[in-house]
Amino acid sequence: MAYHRGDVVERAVDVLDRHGLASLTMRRLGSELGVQPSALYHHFANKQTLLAEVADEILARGRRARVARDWDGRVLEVCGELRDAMLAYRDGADVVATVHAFGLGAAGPADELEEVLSDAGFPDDLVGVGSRTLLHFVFGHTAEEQMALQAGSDGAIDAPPRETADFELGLALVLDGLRSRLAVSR
Amino acid sequence: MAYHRGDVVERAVDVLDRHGLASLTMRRLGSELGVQPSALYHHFANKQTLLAEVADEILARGRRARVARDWDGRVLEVCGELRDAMLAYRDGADVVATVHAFGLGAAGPADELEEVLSDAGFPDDLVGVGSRTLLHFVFGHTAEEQMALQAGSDGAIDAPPRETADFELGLALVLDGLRSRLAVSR
DNA sequence: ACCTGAACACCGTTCAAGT
DNA sequence: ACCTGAACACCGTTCAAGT
Repeated sequence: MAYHRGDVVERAVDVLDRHGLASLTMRRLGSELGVQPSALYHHFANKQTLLAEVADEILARGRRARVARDWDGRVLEVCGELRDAMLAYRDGADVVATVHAFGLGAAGPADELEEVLSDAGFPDDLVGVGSRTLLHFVFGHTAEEQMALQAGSDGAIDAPPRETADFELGLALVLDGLRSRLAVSR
Repeated sequence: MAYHRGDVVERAVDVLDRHGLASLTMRRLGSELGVQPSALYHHFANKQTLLAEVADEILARGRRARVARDWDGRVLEVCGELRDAMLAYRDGADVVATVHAFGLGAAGPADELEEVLSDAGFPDDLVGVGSRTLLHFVFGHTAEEQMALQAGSDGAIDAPPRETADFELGLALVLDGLRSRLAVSR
């Protein structure tokens, strides 16, 4: 056998997508790799650390090029990429949001949003509040969306347009608020 | 002995506040009541149902009078009450947000926000998106805030003003977005 | 370096049986 | 109606020992 960290993370993403977060246990992952559960602790200090790398792997696989040049277009790109990346794997929103909440990883989107708002000329306090408000919306909306998607797994296969319109409207709401603050602050 | 549903929920809130969500197990709650864990299943179908009532109890205890007459003042009151109610118990945000996400209870704030926005004259789609966006913010912000609060449980005892200012600013952002949409829609 | 085997200290839930 | 006792099918994690 002789697995490396990366092999284990890849298999964990696979188990997550096929069987869901509740089934992604150290014992299950071990048996899926043909290995004792205790062997996983040679690669990872604990389950949290493993999950953090699973979240980062999901985000890395969803990465795409930036094309927008204005700050609000950039925000839309970052948030849209984040949503799509999480929706691409079963329970993806749950995993990424939880890992981010515990501060163990999944920090890419937060950092990028702060950078975009900072470059746009927002004062420091609005950069923080703005990026966190955007993230709370994306995590909350996407988790709810994915829950509904997985509950009624009949009919529709891919992205339901109703939810996408909702996502863009909610995002536009926060962006409106940010825009009006930017106008005032200069 | 001879406990009723209400007694069990009260004790569960107590255990939650004193030892945290991770320690609120059926076995622990049973032993706290001087009863076998299996006895709890005479009062509740499962742990989820119990947790849903714990969330509702936390919200009920935080309820307070409404005084604002304009819709945005009302939104501020509902969101502020929700935040304070969750912050009043250890891991309160986690419990309430999770129960709400699973659709098992904690529906009060969502219903009230929809009512407020509807009465304010928002079109139906904006009522839905608006109330969900507000809720995602309040849940996300408060969970993050409570996490930080419990991590560094040195020094400050009650409500840190920095986080409250952040909360109000983030809320104001979404409210700005809603206001500009209301102006357009009539 | 990577893994086994066995153990420790737990979970939620079910169910026949008791009072 | 309310509870006991015992069991079932699990968890994450540790640690000495093997190769």
